[in-house]
Amino acid sequence: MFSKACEYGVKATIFIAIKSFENKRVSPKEISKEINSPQAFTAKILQALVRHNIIDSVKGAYGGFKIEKAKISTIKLSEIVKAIDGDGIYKGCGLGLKQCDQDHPCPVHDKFVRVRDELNYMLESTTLEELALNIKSGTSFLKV
Amino acid sequence: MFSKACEYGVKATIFIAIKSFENKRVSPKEISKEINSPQAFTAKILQALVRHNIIDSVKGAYGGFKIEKAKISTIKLSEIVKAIDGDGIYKGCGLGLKQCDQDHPCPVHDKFVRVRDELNYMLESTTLEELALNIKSGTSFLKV
DNA sequence: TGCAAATAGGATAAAATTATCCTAACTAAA
DNA sequence: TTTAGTTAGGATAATTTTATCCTATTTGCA
Repeated sequence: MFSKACEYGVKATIFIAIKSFENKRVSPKEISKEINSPQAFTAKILQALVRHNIIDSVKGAYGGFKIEKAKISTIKLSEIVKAIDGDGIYKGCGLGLKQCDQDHPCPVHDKFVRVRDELNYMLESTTLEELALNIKSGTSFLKV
Repeated sequence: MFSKACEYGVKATIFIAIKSFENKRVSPKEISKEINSPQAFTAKILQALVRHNIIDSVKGAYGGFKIEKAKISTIKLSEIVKAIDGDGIYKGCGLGLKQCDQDHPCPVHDKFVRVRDELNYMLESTTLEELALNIKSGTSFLKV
């Protein structure tokens, strides 16, 4: 469904959010340990998230990644996914046709609408804050 | 969502079904032309579908691929997808956790349930016959 | 029986994704 | 100002997915 990069990106962002609640910055090392991901690869994904203004980075000693507290409740899951995997999962045809719409549908076009709508709703209605709070309270988990 | 191989596999199976209605066998060449896919790669996928007993192959001169007419209405879209992509799309965790269930959920586990259920319902309730008839009647399309 | 036409399948290549390594650039603190 | 610790980013490698090529095997028909 999502790429590995996207999975890591979502989990990393959640972890950064949790630490940001406590005004702490985190390193790729800490993050990859916490979400069980390859460190250097995770660092690349963090770069992309910085470029998309989803997380902030502070270079140099005592640096690290963070998210402005006030911003955490405004970030939607969809933004993170789009930043890494693009919008193909929303817009692309289920069978890979270049052109696929009501006028020229692929065989599963109509059937697929509900799946895509459900996915879209879920990604748009879920906030980073919500995900982070559930991890913090032990309701959900980032690894194993 | 689905792999390229799976997209080709679904489209190829639909085309074979249409031709099988007319008691005609088809070659990978004909198929790949009709669904706009690479021929040799498509042939590999057809082999897999044969091994999974979804389509039949007849070797030698005047051979080709076909599906028993009576079988066409019994084949579900889910069977084709499972044969090629496996059942990860049903069962796997949305964020790639090895273990992810009600007792130990990933951050999006609950949110994801409805998406997965919708996908599952769609794949289980759609038959090959239905897809083939829509192509035949010009209601949907296999390429461009 | 021999030929032509078809699928089966192994070997290989190309492309995309995932992952690692190394150095440059930056920054707070001593 | 130097140093240590940190992110940025280019280069490269490994793996997986996608795609191609070639030959073996099979089969209907002349």
